[in-house]
Amino acid sequence: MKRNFDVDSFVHKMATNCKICEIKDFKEDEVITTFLMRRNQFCILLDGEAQLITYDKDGNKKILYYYRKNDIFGEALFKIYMDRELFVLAKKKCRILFYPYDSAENCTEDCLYHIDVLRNLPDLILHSIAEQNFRIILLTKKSVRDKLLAYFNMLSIENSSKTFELPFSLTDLADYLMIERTAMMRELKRLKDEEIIKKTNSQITLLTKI
Amino acid sequence: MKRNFDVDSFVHKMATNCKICEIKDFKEDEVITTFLMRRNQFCILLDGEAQLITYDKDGNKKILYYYRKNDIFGEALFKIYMDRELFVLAKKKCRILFYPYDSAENCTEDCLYHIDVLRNLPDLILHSIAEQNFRIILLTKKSVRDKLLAYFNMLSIENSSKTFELPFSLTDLADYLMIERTAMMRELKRLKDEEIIKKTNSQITLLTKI
DNA sequence: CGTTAACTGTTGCTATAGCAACAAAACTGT
DNA sequence: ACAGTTTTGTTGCTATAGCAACAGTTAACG
Repeated sequence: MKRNFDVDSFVHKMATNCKICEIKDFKEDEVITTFLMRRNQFCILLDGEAQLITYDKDGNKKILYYYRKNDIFGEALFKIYMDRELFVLAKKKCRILFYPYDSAENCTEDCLYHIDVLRNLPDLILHSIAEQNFRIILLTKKSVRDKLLAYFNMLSIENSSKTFELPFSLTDLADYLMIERTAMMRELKRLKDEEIIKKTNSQITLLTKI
Repeated sequence: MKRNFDVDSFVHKMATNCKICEIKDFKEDEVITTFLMRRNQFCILLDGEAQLITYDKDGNKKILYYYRKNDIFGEALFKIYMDRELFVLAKKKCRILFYPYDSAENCTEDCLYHIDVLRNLPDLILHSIAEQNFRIILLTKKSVRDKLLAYFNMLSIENSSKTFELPFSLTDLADYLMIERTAMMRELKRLKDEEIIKKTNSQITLLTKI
């Protein structure tokens, strides 16, 4: 979506002027936040990469989300009765802005920055929703093939080119699309054999109109 | 999530005082909006039921979302390059509030209601995100059984009771969970046989701790 | 620079989900 | 009240995805 305000200057203003916000740094593999208790805050990923992790009933680690720059997350965005513990893990060094939601609600005329934050926040959130909606559309595709092609198609449009780099490793891609890695490899092979895609390392080229 | 403001009074204020908003009524099966062009508006469902529809590559109708009272939708919440046409269809008589997003952005001190709207909108949006996150968690469950049990578990907690009514018909439930109806029926039968659930008409009782 | 760890790639087997086709029951409207 | 439509329920067949087990390749690191 079009983001008609400068996110960087927005988060900077918010961080330097806003009394209720806090910025923290995290090392790789550190836990940024857990969703066990309701803290009524949300978090904005200023820099780095993080994942929302849970464990399924067999104890296997499951990656629910990949968070990147300007992504927003936090327990305020989840239903309270999630069946398993959710937590956000830094995948790389991260800088996080913590925004206490309730304090922002109580903002008065005195705090000009909260007004500004409230004015701009929807844009940030809307961007996340758009990402999420796209993810849901991917997840609702029936087959491994449909998921791969829908994802490649998005990347192709985003890069304005039939050729593009995968932003994930193949292992992570399988996690993101919630498909089994070896089933995905098998399907990639078929797509290559049928000359629907070309793949050299992490570079994909779409050969046919989808 | 806790909604710490009165949604009804909020939308009423917005609708009666805000010059840029519009309220329209729709009959069953009428198209409320299409997502083909970017209108920079979003829509709030004040009353009724609606569905976000698309068609898959085989021409089968696919229900991506069920919208209920206070749900928010609109093309602003989607990436522009959705591969297929999306449109919102009234499932029952609907009353919709259209909120032009860009005009709201240009809100000035003169328009007190826009300030108020901007202050409250995140709450409305956050509620939708929570619903969406829950849906994603459902969709990431591997098996039909896991999806059903996770959904039933949510309903059980929401109703504070092991016994609850299904808010959907079984056909719609299968659509919502994005599973094949007959596969779902088969699994429901197994769950009954294994005495994990009890089912009489649209009433479900969970018999074991999940 | 050599060892370990992570990622990529392949395959056979099996459980599962999806499809087609159908029957019975429960709502519709006239 | 009865004809038509939608929903529920059942089953056999088949395509597909997921699992296990493994080998080769690349990246990471002391």
